[in-house]
Amino acid sequence: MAIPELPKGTVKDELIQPQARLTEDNLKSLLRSMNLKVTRQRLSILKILNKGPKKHVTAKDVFEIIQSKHPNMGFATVYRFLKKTSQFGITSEVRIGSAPSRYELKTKDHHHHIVCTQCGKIIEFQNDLIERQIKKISKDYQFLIEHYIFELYGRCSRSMCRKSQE
Amino acid sequence: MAIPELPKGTVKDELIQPQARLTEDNLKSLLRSMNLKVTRQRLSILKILNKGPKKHVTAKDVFEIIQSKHPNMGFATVYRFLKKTSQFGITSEVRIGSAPSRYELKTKDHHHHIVCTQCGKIIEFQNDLIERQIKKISKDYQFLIEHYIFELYGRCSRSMCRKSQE
DNA sequence: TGAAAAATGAAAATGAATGTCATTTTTATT
DNA sequence: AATAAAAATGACATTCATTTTCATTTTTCA
Repeated sequence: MAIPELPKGTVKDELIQPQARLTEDNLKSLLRSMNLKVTRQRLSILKILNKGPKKHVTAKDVFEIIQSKHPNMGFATVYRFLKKTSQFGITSEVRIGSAPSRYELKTKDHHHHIVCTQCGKIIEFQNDLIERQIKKISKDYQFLIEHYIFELYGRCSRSMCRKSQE
Repeated sequence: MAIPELPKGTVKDELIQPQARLTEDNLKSLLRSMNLKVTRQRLSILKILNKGPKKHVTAKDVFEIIQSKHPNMGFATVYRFLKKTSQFGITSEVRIGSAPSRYELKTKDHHHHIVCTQCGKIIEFQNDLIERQIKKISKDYQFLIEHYIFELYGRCSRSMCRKSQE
């Protein structure tokens, strides 16, 4: 199996807030902790992630929201930066079917996603048991776990999503 | 969001083998159970999924392997058919990062990976508790789980992998 | 303030995946 | 086996998210 691309660094824990309501200063600290320069563009993107209209946004979403404020921001900037945030672990990237990647700020309460492969609906959930199990696995295999992915894919209960299923 | 077109049926459970070592007749039955015609091309693709060199293959992988035998197979055929297999549930489609979709024949044993971010070592493990928890989540949220990703990333116990830990 | 490094915007390039359609193959039925 | 209808294929075009390139601008810090 090919080794998936790994994040180049990680972010200090205290910068990841439970409620994703960060101040401008918090956002700047976040950028500095990633060794990235503080720019208007990056702050705008972080603000949208932090308290934008949707929780899971695509690069296009972000780009369109920003158009009003910064009409000449390039979309490559959005793509570039969103990718960086996920490499540094401050966002999670969620991919559904062949739809574009969606990003969300990571919060301290670690949650996971169930994604409906038919209609794209996303449900977030938490599960302490799994959290505890990961601690155990970490001990058993002597791994210092830095991050993990736990995503479930399936069909939600809507009947249109269950068609063709006997 | 556009709803993907749904497959007309699903595949009988007994055709999904624990060891993914199916005979040519098994493969033909698989195709018939999907209401698809038996063609040279599809059999070739299934054979690669069944006992090809890699467990998780991309459409491109399949296409390249087949080149030697069927130099003028079109790659659209590969894409079309792989997508069908995952719609019918005989393969799982796995997407990691921004890499192309990978397909693997579904088997009955499910395992996970722990990846060392320093040396790349991969450990496979199974965990019944997590398996059971997934069943519970499936019930709680009324999702028919088709597949899931559970991957842990961290540092393995080797001292060289623990260095440079701030 | 100024120089070096980093980031940006614009546009082109890439690449996976899908759509189209004329031709070929499969399969059910004589 | 021959045949006709339906399905599948191959070649090619197209789409569209994402990445790359590169000249210009911005940030940072001495």
